[in-house]
Amino acid sequence: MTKNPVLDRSAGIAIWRQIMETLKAEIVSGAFAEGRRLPPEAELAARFGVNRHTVRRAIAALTSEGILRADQGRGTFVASAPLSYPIGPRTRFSEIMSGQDRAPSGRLIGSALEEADALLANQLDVALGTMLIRVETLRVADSVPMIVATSRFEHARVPNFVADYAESGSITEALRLAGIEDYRRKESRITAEIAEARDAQQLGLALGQPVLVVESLNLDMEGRPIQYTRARLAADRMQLVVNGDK
Amino acid sequence: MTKNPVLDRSAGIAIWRQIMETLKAEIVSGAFAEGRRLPPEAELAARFGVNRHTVRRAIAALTSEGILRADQGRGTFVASAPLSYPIGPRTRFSEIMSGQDRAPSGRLIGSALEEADALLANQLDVALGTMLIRVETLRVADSVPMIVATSRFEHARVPNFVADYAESGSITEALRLAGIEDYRRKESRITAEIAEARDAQQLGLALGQPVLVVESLNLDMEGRPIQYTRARLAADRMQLVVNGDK
DNA sequence: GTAAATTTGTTCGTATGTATG
DNA sequence: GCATACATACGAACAAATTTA
Repeated sequence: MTKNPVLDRSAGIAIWRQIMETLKAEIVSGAFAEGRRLPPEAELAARFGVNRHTVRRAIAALTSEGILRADQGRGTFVASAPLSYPIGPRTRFSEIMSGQDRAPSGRLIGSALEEADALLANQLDVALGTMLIRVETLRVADSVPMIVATSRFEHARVPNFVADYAESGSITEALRLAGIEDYRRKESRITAEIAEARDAQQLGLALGQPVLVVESLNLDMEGRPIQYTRARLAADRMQLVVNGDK
Repeated sequence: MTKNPVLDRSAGIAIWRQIMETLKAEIVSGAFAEGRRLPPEAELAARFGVNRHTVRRAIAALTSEGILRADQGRGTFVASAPLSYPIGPRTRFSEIMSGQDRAPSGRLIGSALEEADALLANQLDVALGTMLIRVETLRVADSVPMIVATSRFEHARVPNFVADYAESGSITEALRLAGIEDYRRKESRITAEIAEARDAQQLGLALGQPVLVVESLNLDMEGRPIQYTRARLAADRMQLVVNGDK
């Protein structure tokens, strides 16, 4: 019989959500094929050692995500196919990292002026509250959304960035128009998170799916930070490849 | 001012936990260096738009994880260095991933013999059905579980691998005993997934949390594949860092 | 050196959400 | 649907330790 994952009652995560995640994991992993019936609520309640109300709430959440479908009197069924994991297009590491946009390809989906908070001031080496330009871009390959990226620049150094970028579609070109001839990346940091609602929508991901998060910092030729980028990659359709020969 | 990461009040995840994750991410990303003071509770409460109690609970959780330390009257400080695992040309990725275990530190949590399926046969360049040794290891840093890794070797080349590894705690040493003096990594592929139940348990992760998945292939000095590893990293407490020095 | 301002620690109470039966 | 128990979140204090003026 299935070993119940420990349900923690004071972990700050509601029990119904812990059950929801467990069921979702089992569906995605293929334990329940598409169209198959889920065990009855009473059985699930017994398995998890909780009240039937609680299981119902987990099922309701999965239903509203389109993963399950409940039919009156018949049962609850798996509506969506388990997500496949194609060995994605071999992405050039440098292109993603944010040296990106050597050639026009990114789509501008938003921009704004904002003040530097502690994190950004630290990364860009500017005073707290310095005006920054925030640029949101979406990267698509073969009409499939792949990457959502948020880049930030010191406003004073690239005052016309948004207009220049919108016209050229290239960060490199927009920086050149601001007098920054070239730049190099200092480092990239890679981690993973659950996609935020907005990113999930942009990337066409189901809620609760993970994204690779790549944070990178670019320096101008004098070694001063010029661009800080936080990119979110649809993890189910992409792999980062690090070659061993360098 | 900082734009609050959206705090979802009906997601089944307590607000204090969402704040905890946000703070942890900022610490790991290096916004707060080791030993530096965190903003006062009142300021954080204002930033997140919550009561001071709520922030305190998030801080308490991070304190109990050993990430923060609070001194009455002085402030709250970052106790542990942000965990980051550097990879790149200079630093040997293999030390982390599974070429890993230069020094004894990995714990053997399981091993088995199995036949090569299509994927493994392809990676290791052996015939379908060739006998392989599968080794499951757990890697811990400061008593915090960090990495679960599954490595596979062609059985014929390392017949006593499990015993040798169990004794030395070092993959490198176990390979040497099999006559493989040295090896190098060919490449590493990085993606992200939702942790499987067993991995989540091993890593002490809540259900539904993401893991970084790193697949790497090591070659012996003649360029033949010797080891294929699939490592799962607790994404909330680790970052891969790729340096940019060309 | 003392007083004031800061910052964490603690204790009430109240309201709402979650889970059970 | 309802009653109960517990966890979560907010608000207003006040206490204790430390830093600053």
